[in-house]
Amino acid sequence: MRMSQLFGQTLREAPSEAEIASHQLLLRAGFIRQLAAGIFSYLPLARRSLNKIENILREEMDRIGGQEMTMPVVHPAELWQETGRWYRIDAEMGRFKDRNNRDMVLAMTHEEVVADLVRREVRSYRQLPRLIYHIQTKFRDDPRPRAGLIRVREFTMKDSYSLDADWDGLDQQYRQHYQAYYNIFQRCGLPVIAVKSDVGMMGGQMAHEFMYLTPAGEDTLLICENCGYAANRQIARFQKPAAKDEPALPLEKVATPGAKTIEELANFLNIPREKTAKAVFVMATFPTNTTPGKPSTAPKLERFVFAIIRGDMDVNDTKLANALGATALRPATEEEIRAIGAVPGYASPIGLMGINQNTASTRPFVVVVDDLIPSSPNLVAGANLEGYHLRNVNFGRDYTAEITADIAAAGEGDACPNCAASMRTVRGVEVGNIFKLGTNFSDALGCTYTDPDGQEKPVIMGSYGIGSGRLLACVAEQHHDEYGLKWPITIAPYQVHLVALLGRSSSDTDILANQLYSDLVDAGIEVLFDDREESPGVKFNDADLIGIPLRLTVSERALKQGGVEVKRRDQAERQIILLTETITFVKTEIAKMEAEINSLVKTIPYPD
RNA sequence: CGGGGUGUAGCGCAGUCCGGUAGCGCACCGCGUUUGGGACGCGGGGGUCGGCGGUUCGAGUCCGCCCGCCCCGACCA
Repeated sequence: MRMSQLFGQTLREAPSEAEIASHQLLLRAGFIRQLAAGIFSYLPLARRSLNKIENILREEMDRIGGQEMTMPVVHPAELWQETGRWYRIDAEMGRFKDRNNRDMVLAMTHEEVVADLVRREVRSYRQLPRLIYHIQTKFRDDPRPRAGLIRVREFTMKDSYSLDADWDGLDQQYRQHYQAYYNIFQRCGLPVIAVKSDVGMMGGQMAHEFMYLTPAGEDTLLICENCGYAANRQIARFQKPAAKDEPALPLEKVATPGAKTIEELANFLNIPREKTAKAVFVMATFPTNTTPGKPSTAPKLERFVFAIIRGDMDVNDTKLANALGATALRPATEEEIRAIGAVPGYASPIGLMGINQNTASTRPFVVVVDDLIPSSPNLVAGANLEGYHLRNVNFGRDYTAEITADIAAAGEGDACPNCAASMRTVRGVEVGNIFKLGTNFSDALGCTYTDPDGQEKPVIMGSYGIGSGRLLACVAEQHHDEYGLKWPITIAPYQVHLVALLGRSSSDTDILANQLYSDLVDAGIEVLFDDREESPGVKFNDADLIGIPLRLTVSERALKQGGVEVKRRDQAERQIILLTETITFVKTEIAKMEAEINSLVKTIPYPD
């Protein structure tokens, strides 16, 4: 490609809206342009890199038996109504009506379409297992796109779907993806770690996220450097400090004027925070019963939740929602809190409406306690009376709960659940995920097959995603310096950046550079040829900015020294090679760089 | 959705407080010089100052409403 013909140009200064390196550099180097919040055009340079990423995705998917296909971006609403997500998902789903006034959906993901295909195509266990995948555009109207290509609204994703007759088959395909994903990221030059993650609204049995660790990330992870435990904060476990065992003392009301927070309470009574019980109030939304084919129009089912955790800890919303089986949580309003007879700031599980009957079903609320509470005696809790607390509150004796579960948020310094070493928090970007869906979608959409015994059984599914644009941005984030991008050879838009410096008597170098360009192209090498009439400074700076791995310079000076100058973008050294040996040298150098990356691809043990 | 910021030429910005003919750098076009790390000279083009409404003889500037974009939080199959 001649740079004089390239669509798109470099920018000397980055638009002020870009803050992180990958966003600034991809804009400046002419890879991407923003059309609206979280919606981008990918210019030719980016398109070439994305093609390479997508081909790596294809190779690794094909290697584990994947079959590529394409599924639509526009779906009829009926399909999403069948699984209930039409109702459960709010404004994040792009919806419109077609000319016949039918409700339509912009694909956020493709489980519905896969399941619909499966129920039409799959009849017999003989048709299983299968692995299908596609690389397709999706749209999620995210409330807050950010960080350039890291979090966007319109994006392209490789998503694969495994179809199995039994759980062992699912497990096998899941493990194969686990390794294939490591291969993919390593081949793209991106270091990642796999962490267990929340299964969220997808239900299912198990999920891993592949995280690229960077301060620009938006997810928080807890990692143990001692034993390797790593988990998304949403589900991270930790060893809770055991409370001192002591005999239960009698309840005692104590005046605590103005002490509405745990901090104030602990200071006022001069006790450590772990001797207090913190009350947290949320409204939880529960799924309404949706019968397949019969869209539910029932209003959302909401219940008040009274969660209790020790004062030295915080509630983890995801853990709490999972313990409840709720689909969403929101903070309760002060009116809602008072409506169940609790006093904000002095709330207590003791003496609430209905609590003494201990008939959970008649209570207008659910009580959840963290699993550390039953073994933490003599805590200070609210008295449900403005200005008063209760000393020596004991779970079991003074109150009970419907649910006892781990609902505590892990944080920096908490003890590793496996080895008790102090854990660290790091930020990361989720670049891929793998998900054991199980039979959720099969059940909702009626995907069944007949097994060898003639029994009808649900197809067992898994889904596995990698966003190609996000991956591109993360590689840019990982591989750059103050001058620009530094693409790994495997996904660089071109392999060689040929710079022609025309000099005073331009004809010689001009002819030589053009000849070299066509020789390289004829040799099958991907070349970006800077044939523009620009000064050397401009050309070198643009080459550094665009970040193609190998730079060749044809100039009077280099010719006088005997040939062409070669420089790797990721190294400072330059050398002169004979013009006649350029093609061979370049091929060798490319092979060397490819080998460097491919040597990183190795088998990762699957953690059981 | 809450909090903060911002919107003036393709990009970066000044001008807004204190109303009076819209500027600078880069980029772009033409001519000439220059050619190993973002050259120089001369000449040139490009603006509904985010939008609508109001105040005023007069609004980029003051007032009101709305919109876009960015950051933090909430959210995130």
